[in-house]
Amino acid sequence: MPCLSIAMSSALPRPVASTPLVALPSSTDALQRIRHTCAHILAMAVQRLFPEARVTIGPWTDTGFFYDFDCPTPFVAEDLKRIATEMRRIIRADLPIIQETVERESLKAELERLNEPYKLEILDRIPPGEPVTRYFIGSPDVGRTQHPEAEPSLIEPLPIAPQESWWDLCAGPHLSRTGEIHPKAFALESVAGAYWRGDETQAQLQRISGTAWETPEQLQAYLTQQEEARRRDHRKLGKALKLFSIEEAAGGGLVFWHPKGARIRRVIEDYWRQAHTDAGYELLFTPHMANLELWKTSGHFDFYREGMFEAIAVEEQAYQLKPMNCPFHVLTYQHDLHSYREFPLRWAELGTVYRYERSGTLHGLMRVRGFTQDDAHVFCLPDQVTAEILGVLNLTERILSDFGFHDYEVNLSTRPEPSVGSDEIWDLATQALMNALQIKGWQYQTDEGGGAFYGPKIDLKIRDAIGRLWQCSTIQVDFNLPERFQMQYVAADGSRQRPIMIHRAIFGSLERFFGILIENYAGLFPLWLAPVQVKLLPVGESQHDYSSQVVQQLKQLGFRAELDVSAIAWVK
RNA sequence: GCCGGUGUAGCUCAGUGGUAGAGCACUCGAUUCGUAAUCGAGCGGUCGUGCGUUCAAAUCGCAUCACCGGCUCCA
Repeated sequence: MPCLSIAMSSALPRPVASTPLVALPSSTDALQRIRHTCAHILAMAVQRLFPEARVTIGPWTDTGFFYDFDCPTPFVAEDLKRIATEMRRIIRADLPIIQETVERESLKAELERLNEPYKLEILDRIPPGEPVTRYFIGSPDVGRTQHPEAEPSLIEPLPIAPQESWWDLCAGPHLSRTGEIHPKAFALESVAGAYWRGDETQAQLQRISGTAWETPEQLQAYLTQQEEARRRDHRKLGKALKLFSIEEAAGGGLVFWHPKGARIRRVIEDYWRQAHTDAGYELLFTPHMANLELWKTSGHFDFYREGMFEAIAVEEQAYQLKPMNCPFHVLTYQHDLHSYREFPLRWAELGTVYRYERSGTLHGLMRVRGFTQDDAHVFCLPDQVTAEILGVLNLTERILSDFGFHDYEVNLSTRPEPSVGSDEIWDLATQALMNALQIKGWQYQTDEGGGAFYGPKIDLKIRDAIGRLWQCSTIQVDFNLPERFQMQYVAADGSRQRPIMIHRAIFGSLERFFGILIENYAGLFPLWLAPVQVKLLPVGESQHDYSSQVVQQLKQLGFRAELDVSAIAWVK
């Protein structure tokens, strides 16, 4: 298709972000202090307005801060406005913030008096011998002001008295006065549920989140960036551009690709197949379900059962909708006896898998229950691992850069506890991953103990047009499946040996990657991906027939062309 | 799954107990008008679903489904 190569020429203009984005400072010490202090001011404001609220934790985050409260009355959107107003009063009062190292027992008594059970729990967990500090907003001389219990709705913000004081058990650091925060450089963003200690069996708390910056300009830039992210939301664009839908009648997390979205998917898939054939892969197709025994053998049933759908009864046998493709590739491998001479075997499949995701976690194309992995497995010898991983890195780079992603963050995850396999083989695999990264010349961070139980891995996060990171590609060395399935090959000396298996995906999930593409390009796809590449607009009925002919010719040349007759209404 | 919110026309939304609305889109007609939004008419909804309260329910109650913001989870 000659026209396709024209369409893919890099000389063609690429869509750029329509809104120039202001560079925001990353998390500096000054910002951390601002945000941490904001969290305290938030908690003070909440307890002034809702004396029945109990405080828990309130850290800084990448863009701001949050504080979790245990409060019997649910906070609503209007409350956030009142709380923010109250926070500004505390800021404008320019109260001093004073650190104090305290004696454990007296603090404990005081927390008991204040009825702050969560803080007591935190205090109890501070290792003995470690100093315990608290931070006052206002003067420490008066202790913490207690506000009378009252109906929250009846409480008017009280004037901040000069002797007003509030404190929180906290390691810091903080600013030295509330007035160091610009009253127009923070904003409360949302209230949402959260669990005490992030554990769903523990008390359900209410989390108030906010954002805070050094200057109002930075806040504005951040809010503009948020606005830009909302504008690019793939759920919104997907609907507007008629790319895909999720049908309530069918169920959550199941994606319907409409004609225009399906055109893009086909371009992506065709490209992917070609790239993989070029890189020495064979393509497989495997079923969507299989006997549950297979998943017991693979270990998925034991380790990841909660992510699998319930089994389906088939004539007294239990069948399982596949949550992963790997066991199928292993079965394909085992159908024949393999020689070391065949290695490396590279088998790829666009395999659709189904995983049970809890209803509250579904999110457009980003988190679904049925999705297509661009999965592949490489079976090879120990001394081929480095070269194979390097090959995967090269292919990954080629593919991602063709989709406009040139900036990655790379993570190497090493052996966790517990895990399977000998130290020797872990060292070999980890070293192979590191060698490949070194030859490739990629900077990476090491996540000690972050690997899968069956082997170490490399993860790639791509940076999109507005600076967000998305984890897509993953390369994993696996010792578990070859062992569990007792995979073999015939070595040069005629003995039977265990092959090494590498799992890898470049897009990860085709659905999710499509969502990322929509957001990255803000719906303005480059020509080679665009669902409509050429649109003809005849201005009069007399040109209609000729225009149709031209559209037909363009289509025959491989262009995605359309006739737009809406202009014809003008001239009859 | 949990907490809070939302669900009304293809889209964006108004309508809090008394005969379902607007703008855009779409269809038809008029208008030859130079960068999205000319004028008129028309089409279009069992108000997410079910049960209940009531003389009367989009509106109140219960249940349920989906979506949104988070939590949790993510092989």
